[in-house]
Amino acid sequence: MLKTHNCGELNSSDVGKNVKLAGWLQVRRDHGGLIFLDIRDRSGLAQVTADPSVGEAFSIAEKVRTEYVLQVEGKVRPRPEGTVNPNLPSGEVEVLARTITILNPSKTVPIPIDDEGDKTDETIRLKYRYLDLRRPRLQKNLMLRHRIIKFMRDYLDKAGFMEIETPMMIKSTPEGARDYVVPSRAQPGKFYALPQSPQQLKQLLMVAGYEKYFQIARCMRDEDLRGDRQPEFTQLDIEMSFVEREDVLALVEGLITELIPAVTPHKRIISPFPVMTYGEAMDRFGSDKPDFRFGMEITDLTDAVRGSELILFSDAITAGGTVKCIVAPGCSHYSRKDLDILTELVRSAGAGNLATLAWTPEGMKGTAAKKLSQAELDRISTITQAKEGDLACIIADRPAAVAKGLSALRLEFRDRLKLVPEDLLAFGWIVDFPMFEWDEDEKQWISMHHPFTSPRVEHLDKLESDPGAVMSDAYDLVCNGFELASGSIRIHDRDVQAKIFKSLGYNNEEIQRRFGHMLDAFEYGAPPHGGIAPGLDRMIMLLCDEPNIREVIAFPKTASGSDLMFDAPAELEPKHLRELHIKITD
RNA sequence: GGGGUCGUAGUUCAGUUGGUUAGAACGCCGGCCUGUCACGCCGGAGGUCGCGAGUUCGAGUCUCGUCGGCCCCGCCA
Repeated sequence: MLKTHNCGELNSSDVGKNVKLAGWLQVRRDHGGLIFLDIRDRSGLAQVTADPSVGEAFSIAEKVRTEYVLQVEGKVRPRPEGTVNPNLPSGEVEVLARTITILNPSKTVPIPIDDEGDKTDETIRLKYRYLDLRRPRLQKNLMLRHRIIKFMRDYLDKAGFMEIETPMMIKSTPEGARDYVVPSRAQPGKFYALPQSPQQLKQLLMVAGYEKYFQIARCMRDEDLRGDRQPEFTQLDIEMSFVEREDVLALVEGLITELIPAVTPHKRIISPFPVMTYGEAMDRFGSDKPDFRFGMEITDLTDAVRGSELILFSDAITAGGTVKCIVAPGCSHYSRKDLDILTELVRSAGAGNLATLAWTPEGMKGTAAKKLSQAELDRISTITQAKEGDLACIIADRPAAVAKGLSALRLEFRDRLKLVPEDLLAFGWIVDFPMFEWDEDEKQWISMHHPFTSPRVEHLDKLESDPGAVMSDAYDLVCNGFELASGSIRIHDRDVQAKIFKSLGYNNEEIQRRFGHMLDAFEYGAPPHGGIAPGLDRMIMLLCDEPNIREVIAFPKTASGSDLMFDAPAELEPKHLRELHIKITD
């Protein structure tokens, strides 16, 4: 080894030892007759002192520059009285250099890497990701990521699970996200698809009798990206045989409840995790992934304003819509400009106009105040429990649009009013999802979760008569407004599975061609089974207090799916394309 | 696919109603300095104002297009 000690771990117990350090030059402080070098490795910093009276180290120390890779050999000594640096774990000691070897010089780095990186344009950070990753923030994030995944592997191993790898090159499935595809050279005109998740494979492992499976699984989906969505991402993929919903929830809840204190002891969780139905979540929070860290719940004003002279409300109700609101405490003073921003937010969420009511010392103000009767205003005050200083934001529209708009407003007020404690992780379960949702474009029912999700047995008879009323055995884990995991009890009965495919609009021929392998497998003793798949990037993002998942992924892609370091995706050589039997047409 | 926003020195930014040689801080380079740790002091270099058209006597500034980053809607079984 070129080093005997880690920089950040040097301390007074090493005084007197001859040590070799190797690392990067973080900063050089040249006092003319004395030079200090801060040497950094993965463990942290150590101060090296070059004195002209000691060896030939000094002449090298005059030449070295930031980010040079150096090897330093010398003796550890306590720092002189009054020069101890209490901000540095190794701050009580320094290494008096006898020799300094330049292992590799460095050009001046294009971005500062001795800060958090939050001031630097992300384009350049991603182009020079190997430098960006040198900063302690990202090293800390990736280290925590490692510990989290290590904990999960150990926990599941102890619980009797086995990790099994599944192929990356499989077959395109018609439903769900767009697939990334890989052309076959050996079979012209045919393509593999990269897995959106190992869903079918893990179910087939249950048929194969493995009972408890997990995998740290990479998933690929060719859809547009967000701060919490990358084209490839990592799931803790889990599947179990002979389980019911509560067994899966208990496993994941136990895992997380032990994980958090082990890896991020400064974080608080609420135990046990609250369980809420999809319907209740939509009613109270307007979202299927509510942020449970604060209240500001939605109240229903539909009955209170039925037949109102305010046509914005009465028209919406007549058209089958609802009138609902949230109350923002202490926001009655909001200016026209503030309200314009909120209105625009609601509009971009796809809801109709925002109406407001403000409880001010001078009485009721706001866009809805004039046209509402005193009786209506009284009823609204009672229902919402609003008091002086409060601002009610009211939306009248189709139920889905109202939910969308109020949910967006609720999160906006969360951030504006700083309503959430930073150390709280508010996990919760959302259960009892509808089996299907209506696709207006395709004019057909589509799976809300995925087509292998089991309907609730008591709803089986409504599959054909009333698909919209069928509930599924699906469940989501949410935390702080993010969907962190999604899972379900699966179908293991061939005939039920075939019925679901039919409900989704497939004919027998299509079912056999696309899903024949699943139906066949279910005919050979498929056990009852279910599973779940927590999204690791999002979970790690929350545990690292990062605002997006790019900060917890070593080499992430941009919102347009580019890798700015590799400059991927890129064109292929014509020869390469010919081999793959591919012609570019536009 | 749609909307918003940003792009000026290596980095972060300023740049007035369109008008002289486009500035600052940090970083970088050189000099001085034996206890600094955001070392200090003195000096210096460094610019395709993302790119391309257009308007104008004159464009960093205005218009159009285009490329790229970020955020949001759609999308993400």
